[in-house]
Amino acid sequence: MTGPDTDRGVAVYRALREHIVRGRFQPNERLVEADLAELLGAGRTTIRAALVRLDQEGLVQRLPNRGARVRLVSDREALEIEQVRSALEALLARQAARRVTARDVAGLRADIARMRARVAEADPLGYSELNASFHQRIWSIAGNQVATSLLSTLKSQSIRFQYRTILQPGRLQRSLEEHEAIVEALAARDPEASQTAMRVHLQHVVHTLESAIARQNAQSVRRTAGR
Amino acid sequence: MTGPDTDRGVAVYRALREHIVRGRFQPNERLVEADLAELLGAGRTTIRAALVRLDQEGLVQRLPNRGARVRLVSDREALEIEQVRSALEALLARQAARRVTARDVAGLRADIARMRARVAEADPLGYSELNASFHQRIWSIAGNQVATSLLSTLKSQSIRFQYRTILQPGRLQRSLEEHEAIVEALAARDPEASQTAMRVHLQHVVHTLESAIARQNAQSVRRTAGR
DNA sequence: GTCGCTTGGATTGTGGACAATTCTAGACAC
DNA sequence: GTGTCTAGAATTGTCCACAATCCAAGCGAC
Repeated sequence: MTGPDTDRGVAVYRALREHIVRGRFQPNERLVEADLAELLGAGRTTIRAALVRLDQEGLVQRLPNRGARVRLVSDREALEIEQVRSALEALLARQAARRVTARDVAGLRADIARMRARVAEADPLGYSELNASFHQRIWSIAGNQVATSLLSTLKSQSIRFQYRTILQPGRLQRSLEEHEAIVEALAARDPEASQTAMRVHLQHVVHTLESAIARQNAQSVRRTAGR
Repeated sequence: MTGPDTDRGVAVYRALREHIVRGRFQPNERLVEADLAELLGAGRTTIRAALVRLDQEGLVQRLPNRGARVRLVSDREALEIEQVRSALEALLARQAARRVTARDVAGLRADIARMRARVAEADPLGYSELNASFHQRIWSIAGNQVATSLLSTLKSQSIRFQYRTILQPGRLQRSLEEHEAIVEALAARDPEASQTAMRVHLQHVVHTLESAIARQNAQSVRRTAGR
């Protein structure tokens, strides 16, 4: 579904996307077309096409005659994204249960084993990467391209918020257990149980994010009031 | 989330979008930039920006150096879209139940009354329009902008398939009853019941679409074999 | 000091020109 | 007839120039 552009066009688009997702541009930073053109060695037309695409994708905000900025996703929007993600991944877990093969289950169990090692070494970043690939494996088992494509753009939008959940104390261990439950339900080829397990897992993520945001807001209020 | 363009830019985008959604261009029809430019009285640059956007939106397919076509959504993809829609609308029904006001309920009941009139007059097209506004009313009650925006682009992609469900005999009456159940659950401010009622409703839509597609395929096979 | 106006600079929006690529049709060999 | 090759046309990709718009600083009135 990610429609291609021309050779240079797609390269510019990818480069810009990478810069934004990896946080090389600050959120809310202005993206001046001429500057980007020089930075990436392309004409403004090419840059502009990439910006239009990123705008539609939700990574960039474009206002008429006022240019583009890196889009800052609000706390509230991050929550909405996580809720949507929960609904879609629950659907995919259900569909995956009907199509999962023995080889798939083996792959998922291998992921779990590697994640367990990361938990043991208290390595949240490593865990986070494995977590992403675990979920994506389920997406590909389900074989629902529409849902998968939506999820992957949502993910790129909310990537900045992932640390707020993973870094919560005790969350890693709990998360691992939830993942194990998902794998068992899938291995049993039980759609209902798989969907439930996934929903439970992501509902916890939503709640963790909710309280992390609430705590952060309380802190910033205290800070401002302290003056 | 629908990022704006410049004045003429956004006008061209809307015009093109309208043409596609309303079926004024055939599916899979080639969209030659120069022709569109003349048709809409704009330069190729403007047309091209609109095409990039429509590509990202899934209404148009662009291949490098080979131009753009109206995207033909396959039967399989239409099903995937409906499944995703079901999951998202169930989520929204749940969230709407927590925020619904007395005024909202009155509006929903008014919609139902109008739909009942359309059913009585056997007017599927009028019913279909009211159906759309009914669902959108629920979206706005839920207040989840991320989900709403995804749903509205999905809807524009699958608009061609709506008649395959609504025109099935007996479907109209059944659909009306399902809508009534949704309203009652919302009026009771019961999130679980609302979610379930919505899921049941859309699951029926999915199944109706499934069998309509299956029937059509069987027919076309018969046709081809008959030669 | 604040408000409103004007003006110049910076930036975006659009059209057109040219290069690069793909597609089409005809010629030719077999 | 089939397949391959090669112009030439058609179409897309990119850069550039100019117009339109926005923004900030300076200026004056009160």
